[in-house]
Amino acid sequence: MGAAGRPKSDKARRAVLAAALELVKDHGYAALTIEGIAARAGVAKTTIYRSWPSKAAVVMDAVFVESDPRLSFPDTGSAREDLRLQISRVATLFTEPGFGKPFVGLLAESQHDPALADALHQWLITARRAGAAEVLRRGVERGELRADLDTDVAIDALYGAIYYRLLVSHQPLSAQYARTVVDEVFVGLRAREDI
Amino acid sequence: MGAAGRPKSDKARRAVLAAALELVKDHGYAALTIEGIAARAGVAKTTIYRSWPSKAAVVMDAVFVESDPRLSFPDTGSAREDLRLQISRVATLFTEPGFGKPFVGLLAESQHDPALADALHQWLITARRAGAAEVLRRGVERGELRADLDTDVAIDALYGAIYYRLLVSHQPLSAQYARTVVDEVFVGLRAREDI
Amino acid sequence: MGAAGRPKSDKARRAVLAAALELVKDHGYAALTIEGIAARAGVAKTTIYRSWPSKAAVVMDAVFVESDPRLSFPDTGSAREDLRLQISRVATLFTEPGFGKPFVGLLAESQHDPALADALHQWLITARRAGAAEVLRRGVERGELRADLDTDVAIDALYGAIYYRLLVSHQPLSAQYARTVVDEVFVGLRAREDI
Amino acid sequence: MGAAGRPKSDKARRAVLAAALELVKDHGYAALTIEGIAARAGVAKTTIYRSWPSKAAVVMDAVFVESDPRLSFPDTGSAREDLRLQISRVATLFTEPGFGKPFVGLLAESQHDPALADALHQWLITARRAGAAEVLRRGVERGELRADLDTDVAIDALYGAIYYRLLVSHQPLSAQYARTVVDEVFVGLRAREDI
DNA sequence: GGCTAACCGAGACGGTACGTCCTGTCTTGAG
DNA sequence: CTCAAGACAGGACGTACCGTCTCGGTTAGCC
Repeated sequence: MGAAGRPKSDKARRAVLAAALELVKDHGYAALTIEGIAARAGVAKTTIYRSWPSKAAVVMDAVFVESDPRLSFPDTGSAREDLRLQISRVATLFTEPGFGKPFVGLLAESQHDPALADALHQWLITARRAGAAEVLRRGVERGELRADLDTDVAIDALYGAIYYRLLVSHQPLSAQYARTVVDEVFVGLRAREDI
Repeated sequence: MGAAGRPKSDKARRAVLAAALELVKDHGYAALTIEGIAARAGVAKTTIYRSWPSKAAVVMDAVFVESDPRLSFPDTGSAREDLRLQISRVATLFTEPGFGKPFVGLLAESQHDPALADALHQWLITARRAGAAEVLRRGVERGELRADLDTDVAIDALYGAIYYRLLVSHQPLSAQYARTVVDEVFVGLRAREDI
Repeated sequence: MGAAGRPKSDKARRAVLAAALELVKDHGYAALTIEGIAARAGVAKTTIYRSWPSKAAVVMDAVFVESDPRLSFPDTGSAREDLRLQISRVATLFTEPGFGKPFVGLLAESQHDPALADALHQWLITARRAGAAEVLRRGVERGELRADLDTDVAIDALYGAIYYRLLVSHQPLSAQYARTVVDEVFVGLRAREDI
Repeated sequence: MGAAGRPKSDKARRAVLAAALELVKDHGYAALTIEGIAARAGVAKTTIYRSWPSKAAVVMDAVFVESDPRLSFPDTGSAREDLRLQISRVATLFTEPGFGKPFVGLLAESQHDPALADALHQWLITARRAGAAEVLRRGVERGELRADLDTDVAIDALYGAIYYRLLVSHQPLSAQYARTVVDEVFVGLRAREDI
């Protein structure tokens, strides 16, 4: 019964992903087209459409191959240090043109593409956020963090600051900035505990 | 010398802005086209190109007419309360479809359009951020906030949390959520001052 | 020397020809595609390409199986009657959708495909025309037809009328019409022999 | 109310028709594509689609500009002579590559395109055939042709012979051949009036 | 009865053209 | 001098087939 058929060519797949990344790096996400990727990769348009439903899917595939391992959470015994380390690495990753440019493009496109938004959510939230929540939970357990801490909101504030710079204020990101964010949010704004 | 000429029709201008807003509300920012706006407004494409350089400019023009007054900063004597009030209003504004949808579309497009990014920056940062900084400055002066507070980073964290929900995690926004963000960031994460 | 291998499957062959004929009948020759035939026949495209060089070859193969015996020339002793009979059968055959539709399609395609044109020519001219010429020759011998008759031109006129209706004027064909053509051409146009 | 709009460019129109004719002459009707015409004419595809519904319509437009005057019927006082003259001119026209090749392509395509078939019919039948019928009518009136002549069938036979050579047997056409057809059909096949 | 080559289905591949949509520019005529 | 109308060159879209190319799986026919 079952179907055999010629297996998908890994050469073609790699050529497409490489071409997509190069084109984003060189001309920006907005200028990316399926036709352009096909031409650059020396591949037929149909080959792309057979494997990916949109240019966003191609870029996601290309971008999220290598980034995974770099974003895991450490366990140093200090929640503040764990956050400093991981968020620094996130900020650094975002400044690398090979990642930052396509990633911002994907975030932009995901605003009108629910499927893409879901895929990014899966990758960003389900995977990363669970790690962050775990770090905070350990901190609370150790008595390092407030017992009544609202974990979700804390994560929003910490990562929100990074994404705010990336997407809204477009100010430069750096590992140093990431560390400052962690420290400021860690300590809070108020002058004395009784306020 | 010669004749007076016909002045730009304000009727046409208003028709364009109204059509643009309706189309964004009905079909989303991504589906917006200059041709569509022109057709809906009963106006020639030329008329739009004569007054705005891009569809983003039309939408900005349409969206930022009314929002100004709603986002000013109060001065209640408490920085925490001032922030709660203003950030709540921001969160509420973002949930209104007549503002939130086009605004998110503009933020998305601004990722590839530096001119639009500048225009949004002008509006979002220069104007709003100065108000937030003033609130924090007053809080420090009053001894309500830490003297060594990094104002910029604090603002990134507070507003970042809101934008993070809007653009990245796509979780629902509300005035209540905004207030929680202010309170959590105000107090900080740590359990005791000596950490 | 070497091994035997598996012979071509006659089941596949018949499935292809049947599928092609059905598709032409149902959707017309123009809508016929190799992919469509393969799908309908439950056969791989490769199987078709292995046996036929083009969709025209498939259709020719399918159409010219059964038509042969119906188009032979009788020998009644009267050239006029022989022609009436055979041309009537031709006209009738052309009106049958199972033959007429694919045949017209082949004639159309043969206008740009010399190989197909040759194949059709082989079938139509070499085979049929020889029979018609023989009928006319017998008629001349018997003194029934003019001794100085231009056989080729006579055949062109007789069959031309049929093909003209089929391909150019698209008026309906019938056995009755065929008989009228034979009679009119037989007698000629002129009122009296001395013109 | 009324629309003004930019008028269609006659330059573009002429460029398209000229390009189409050249391409048919050089590479044949089958190889003709809208994209090819657009490229050759230095025109956008949309410009072609705006004015013509298909490549056939372009070719018809291109081919039928000049042919009209050449195909009118003379009135010499002799039906045989009138037919000889006009059918000779038809045969000659068909041999000119600038007309014959595109015309055969159109006839081929009209077999699957009813709209095109109608348009050709309009041009070929309604216009030309009326002229032929008139010639025959005059011949009958003068006593030159049989009173009981079936005009339609006679026309089918005369022109059918020409089209048969053009489309089916692909034998060469010439003015001489056309004249022979007229003469043979005029006299008929039979040896003596009493058959 | 086991080998083995040819044939089969499936379907991915590099291509070409399709007809559509939208872009931003231009050219009219009416007001 | 501005407007609605709409034609223009251009570029990308996603689709349909083309004819070629691997793939396993399946049959014959010969040892």
